[in-house]
Amino acid sequence: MPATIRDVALLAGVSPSTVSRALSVPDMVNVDTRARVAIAVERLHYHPNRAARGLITGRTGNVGLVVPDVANPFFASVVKGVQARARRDDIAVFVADTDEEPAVEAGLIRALAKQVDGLVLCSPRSSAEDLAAIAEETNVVLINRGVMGVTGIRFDDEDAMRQALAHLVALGHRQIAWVAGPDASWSNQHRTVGLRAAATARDVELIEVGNFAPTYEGGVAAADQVVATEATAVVTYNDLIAIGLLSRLHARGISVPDDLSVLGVDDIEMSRMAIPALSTIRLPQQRAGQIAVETLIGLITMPEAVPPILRSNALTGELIVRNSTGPAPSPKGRKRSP
Amino acid sequence: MPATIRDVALLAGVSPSTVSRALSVPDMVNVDTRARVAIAVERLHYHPNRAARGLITGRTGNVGLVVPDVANPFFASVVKGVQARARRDDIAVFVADTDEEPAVEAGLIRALAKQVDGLVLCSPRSSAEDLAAIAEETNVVLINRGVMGVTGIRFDDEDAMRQALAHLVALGHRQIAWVAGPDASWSNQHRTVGLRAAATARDVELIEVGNFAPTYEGGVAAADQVVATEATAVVTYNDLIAIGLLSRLHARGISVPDDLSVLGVDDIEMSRMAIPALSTIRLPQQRAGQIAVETLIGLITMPEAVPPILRSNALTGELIVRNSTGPAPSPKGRKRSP
DNA sequence: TTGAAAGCGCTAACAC
DNA sequence: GTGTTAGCGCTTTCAA
Repeated sequence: MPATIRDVALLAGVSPSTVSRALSVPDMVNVDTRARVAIAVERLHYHPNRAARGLITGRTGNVGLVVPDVANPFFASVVKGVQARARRDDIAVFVADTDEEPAVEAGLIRALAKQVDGLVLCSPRSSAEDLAAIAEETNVVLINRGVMGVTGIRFDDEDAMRQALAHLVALGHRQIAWVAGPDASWSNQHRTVGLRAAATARDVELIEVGNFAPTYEGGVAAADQVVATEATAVVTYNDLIAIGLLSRLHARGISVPDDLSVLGVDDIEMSRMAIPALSTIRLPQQRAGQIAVETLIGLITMPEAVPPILRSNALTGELIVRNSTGPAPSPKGRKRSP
Repeated sequence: MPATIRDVALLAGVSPSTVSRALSVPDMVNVDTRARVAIAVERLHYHPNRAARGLITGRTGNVGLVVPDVANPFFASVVKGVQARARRDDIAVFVADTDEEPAVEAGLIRALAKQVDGLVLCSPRSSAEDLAAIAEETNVVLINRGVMGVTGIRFDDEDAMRQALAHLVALGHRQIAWVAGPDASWSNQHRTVGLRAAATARDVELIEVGNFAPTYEGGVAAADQVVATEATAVVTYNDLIAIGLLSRLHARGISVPDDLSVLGVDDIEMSRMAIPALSTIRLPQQRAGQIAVETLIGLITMPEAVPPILRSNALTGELIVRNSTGPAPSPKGRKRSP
């Protein structure tokens, strides 16, 4: 049975309220009273019951994090970032995995909302209306998703695509394929738009294939369509797709990057382990999680400090060059299997 | 401001206790009273405040999960399993990532223990004493770790190694290398012992190298030592090491499985994406998480139903054959680079 | 600087 | 079947 504040008070020979003060506003209590309390706390291994405290202060000291799939390395990194930042402020985090099912999502979020001070949401699937509604009820920070009136942390997809294209163009590529991710995905839309703009600006031919699932299997499925184009390089919606692509290309005897350059987006752990190691645009996932928590803490402690409409923050990606991108083959040099 | 039980009571024209009963023990209240309450609940979007309930029942309806690193795919799967099972019982889960630092671990666990009904611990690093002490204070289920007197879910490492060896022996291998994981790791010890026993039983020469970190880098580092042995096949502590091995072997021009067969343990997501796809012993990580929660619920609801000493449950692995294991090369057929 | 008292939202006796 | 009462562990007026 854990010690209560009364146990501590008894042992220290003071009243419960003094103990409470000694712990939360030390300045307001006499130095040696404080010391006596400290000793009692120590001896009893006392930790305040957060639920009880929350009941009265209205703050739980907890935040919730909702992700579609913790086993997806992209989200795993976000979780890590959230964790790290939350721990610094002694905040505990509820994690909910929606299993990619939007139906589950709504219910889970409601349930969580009751016991946290705020929510970090990675919800590529939920509707903007649903998200806005939740943001009415509790503090919410969205990751990688823009919804009017809701605070969000996003990646600068347009810039990422600009960097991707700059790299490939510098290598001599002029015909570049784009393997699109899920049609409904917010970031897929932004990446597609960004890539088109960059392609026009640099006068390269963009060949779009897809949409494909943002998974290894999606990449495997996309490979043959990519090969069938005239492209000498391909940019994929994410690294998982790129890795699937690599696998199928290998099976078909197409050499990367000699025959075809492959460039992913995300820089998940796995990417540097691929053969060949995958060039990619690194999106700072952990950092996004950290900033999300930071923003959330701001929202919780000073709700009025930020203007309510579109407080968005874009994190820029970073080009990581590994071995899957190389110079464009000369037209006759291309030796793809027939 | 969320609705309280009093708001519901007022609207339904009953007392708060009736509302409480209508929700938790419906049978004890009149059918139409119940209906009126239900309507009020609906209209007010009422959800009971779990913290307040917990204060009086002593149950929070939450469990905690502590893992060394959520970004490690092995633990990510465990998290997923825990999540899935907990959701079925409407249990929320706190996840804490210790960042592989045992020092952080102890503090985090204490903090969590206060606000949960029980803890699932993946703590390869913490000392048995620490774990036993925590188990004194709250309900604990350990994953992949045996500690006297503490309930645990483990994988049958010995059997896994038996299966590994059977597979390789059947392919004609007689000299097999073992890349050991961290010396202090509980499962590394068990796997090593299991493998030695199996090797003796089948009369194969076991060549041990290591210890290495259970990471991609660990595998890269181990590769050259493996190559320097006479082994025609290698079993690694886990898949991550195997994938690192694959990478370095590829760089050195050593063909897998023609020159050397590689067999991992775990079957993380990444393994089927490796080139060549990795043969491995699948350990049911999600299932372990599920069973852990199930066991924890048992511990919480009927603490006396299980004998206190060594309630261990071993999950058996399953051999997954992909492309990284093949027949042993004939002695003259081996064409490793000099 | 400290203590007494009230109450956060809820449930569990105990009456009726 | 239902209402009344008390109290879970804590913080926060309000007095002293």
